[in-house]
Amino acid sequence: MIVSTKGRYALRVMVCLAQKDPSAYIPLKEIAEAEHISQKYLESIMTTLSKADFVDAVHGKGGGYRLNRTPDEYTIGSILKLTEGSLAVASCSVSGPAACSRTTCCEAKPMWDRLDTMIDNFFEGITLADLLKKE
Amino acid sequence: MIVSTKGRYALRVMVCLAQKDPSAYIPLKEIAEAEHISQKYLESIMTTLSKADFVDAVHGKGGGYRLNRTPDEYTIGSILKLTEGSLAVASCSVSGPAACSRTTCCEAKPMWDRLDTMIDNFFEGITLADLLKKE
DNA sequence: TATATTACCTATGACAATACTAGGTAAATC
DNA sequence: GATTTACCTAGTATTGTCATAGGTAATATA
Repeated sequence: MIVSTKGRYALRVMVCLAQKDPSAYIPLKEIAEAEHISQKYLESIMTTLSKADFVDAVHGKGGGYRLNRTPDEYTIGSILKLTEGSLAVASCSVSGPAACSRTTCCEAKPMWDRLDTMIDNFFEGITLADLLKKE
Repeated sequence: MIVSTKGRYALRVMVCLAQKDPSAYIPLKEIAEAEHISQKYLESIMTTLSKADFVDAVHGKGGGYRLNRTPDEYTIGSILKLTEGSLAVASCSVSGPAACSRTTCCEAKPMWDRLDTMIDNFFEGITLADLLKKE
């Protein structure tokens, strides 16, 4: 499973906001209820989105969240990478301490790299606006 | 991370066996040492491969494992599906008890399905023989 | 100013999956 | 019958996911 609930919830929230009046602030409570997502859990996701400046957040009564840009300016890839951290299919592709020690001699490495590129292109080629247009 | 060590180890073992004399039986110990994989952990993987008739297994002295078919007759997809169970990217695509309850109304569902198909085609389009040819 | 409403912050816990480890049994060869 | 191998069952440490709990800070309205 490459994409956990965190990423999928984030996606759903963004879709939800994209369907609302772009100037209105929607409180977290309303989003959570509409999407049947735990309110507390959603908080942490919204904070991530807010800190990365994917949404505007306003405190207090009448506050909430709203999109920053038009739906076609958000790629699915950008949302998932933000919330998931990485979309690498196998740890073979990851760099850093978790990196595989056999990258240089591994016969499968080029395959993993090709797949990662393919998936990245896939997600970067779809925007929030595309999801709304579907069906 | 869609592919765990189990699947990647299985792949490496199959590549390893594909490079050997196809008629020779290679003991688990030798494979584990060559691939730097825990012998005991590899046991469970080899049992999976053996039960699914991906490899021949012979007990006793002179025994071990060997491939059943030529390397071009194993797709990477078949090996990974066997050891990983599923290659679904998001649980949205999974059926059964873990299935998402919102599949019918979810705006992202068609996207997940397209990606799953793309990844399946990718892995089914590559064989062990292809990996050996590389570089 | 007081109160309600909202976002934000830190910490903790339940659960499941992964990645092993341990110790035995069955089959084959010499 | 001893050795070498695969096979079987069970347990365990670690990690990550998916939350929950309880408080603080900011904003609006009365």
